[in-house]
Amino acid sequence: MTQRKSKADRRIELIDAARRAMIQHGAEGVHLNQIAEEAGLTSGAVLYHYPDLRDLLIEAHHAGMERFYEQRLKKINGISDPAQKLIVTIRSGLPSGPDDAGVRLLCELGGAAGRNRVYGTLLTTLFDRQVALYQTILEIGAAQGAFTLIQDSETVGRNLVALEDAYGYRIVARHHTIGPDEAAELILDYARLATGHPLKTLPVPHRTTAARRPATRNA
Amino acid sequence: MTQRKSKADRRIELIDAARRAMIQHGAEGVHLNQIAEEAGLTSGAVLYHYPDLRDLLIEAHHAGMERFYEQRLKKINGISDPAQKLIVTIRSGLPSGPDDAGVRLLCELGGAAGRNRVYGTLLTTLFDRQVALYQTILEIGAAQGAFTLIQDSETVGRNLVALEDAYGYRIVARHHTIGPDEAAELILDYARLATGHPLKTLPVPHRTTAARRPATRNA
DNA sequence: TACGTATTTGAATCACGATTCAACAAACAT
DNA sequence: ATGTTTGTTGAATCGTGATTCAAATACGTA
Repeated sequence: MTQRKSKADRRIELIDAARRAMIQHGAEGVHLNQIAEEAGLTSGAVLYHYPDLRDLLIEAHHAGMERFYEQRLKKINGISDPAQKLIVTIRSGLPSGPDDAGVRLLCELGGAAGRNRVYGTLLTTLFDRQVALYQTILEIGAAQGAFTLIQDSETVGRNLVALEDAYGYRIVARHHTIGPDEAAELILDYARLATGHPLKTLPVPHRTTAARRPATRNA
Repeated sequence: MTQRKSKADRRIELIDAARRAMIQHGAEGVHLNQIAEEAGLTSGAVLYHYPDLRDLLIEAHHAGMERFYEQRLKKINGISDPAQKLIVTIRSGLPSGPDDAGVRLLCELGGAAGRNRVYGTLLTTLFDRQVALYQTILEIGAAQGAFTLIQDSETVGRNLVALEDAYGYRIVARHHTIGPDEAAELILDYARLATGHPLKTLPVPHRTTAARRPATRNA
């Protein structure tokens, strides 16, 4: 038998298993057995903890969003220069590629949000939190004189989050010419207009063929 | 028995029935019987025309996109003033409200596009077509001297379509404070920066309380 | 009108996932 | 050690939707 776990531990595990299963099979198309398998349990055990599957799915989505948001915060905290902070924040809102799990899950929800109030509220709340995050960055940057806001921070924040969202969908759908780099540049182009700041991205350490791996790795 | 129809007619009807059924029950959660019922037929008849349901669903999505795009073209053709054309185009890309069927269907697809290549390609193609549409409007406006493009038309076009998409999702998810009007204004705020044109919206015929309905309705 | 074909029905069957639950096993308490 | 609680299994059952297909029906046509 699979190792026994305390109720609390198991629930956390199940939430994560549900998250993974939904990314593979869709937020609505996911089956109980797929979640059970992902958790290394049988369907009966899952039902023991979550008699109503919908509760588990909602908690999984909620957890996915928290994780997504927390990761963004982690990537940007510690950066004090407003321009750099804005650049990194924009970058952190985009999927790393078509298979980025976090964003994939959010995209799954978009359609369901039109039919399911709970999902709609979840997404709406996340959107607003992200807008608030951008507003803070913009306002601080303006206060420090780095940014010259032509429009109010709410407008700019909303548009920045909207652009992130939309390009996230494009990347996940494997657009031929819009990948993470191109999307970031497109969003930055807007941010430049809105802030009056050139927002130069740090010179990305350019991997030459010779330097693809440090030659002195074991030296 | 339901009236017999020619193969071609029935297929068109089925595509439309599938479209309606998907809007109600989700692009992936829709059932054969729901499509049959929507078409006023039995499941057997549906299978007679589409032995593989997936083909029908793909055709329905395709038809939904064509319809969406055609409706936009129809709304904007005949407008010669570039600024007005841009304003109307932006407006036409947004859902009329949370229950707008056309946009709802597109939103349904967003998540599936990450797992299904065909859906991904459909959405990507639609995106690119819309970008091209905006580019044409922008370029003509610039050539006529109405717009002063600060960035290239591809960048602006992509960002405009991206904003439309994202706010479409927000509206469909019933965001408390972002409805069609607010979304249009947010996108226009970007368009103003990008085109250097004030893009004043036509004074909307303001319905006063007294004039909510013509007093002389039956006169 | 009668024949042949295309379309649709409706019932039977199949397939699969959800749900239930008695039995079992692991952790815990005494 | 023993008993109790808790978590898990696995098989049985239920329900639902997809699929099949023979029969029925509408339509075109000769």
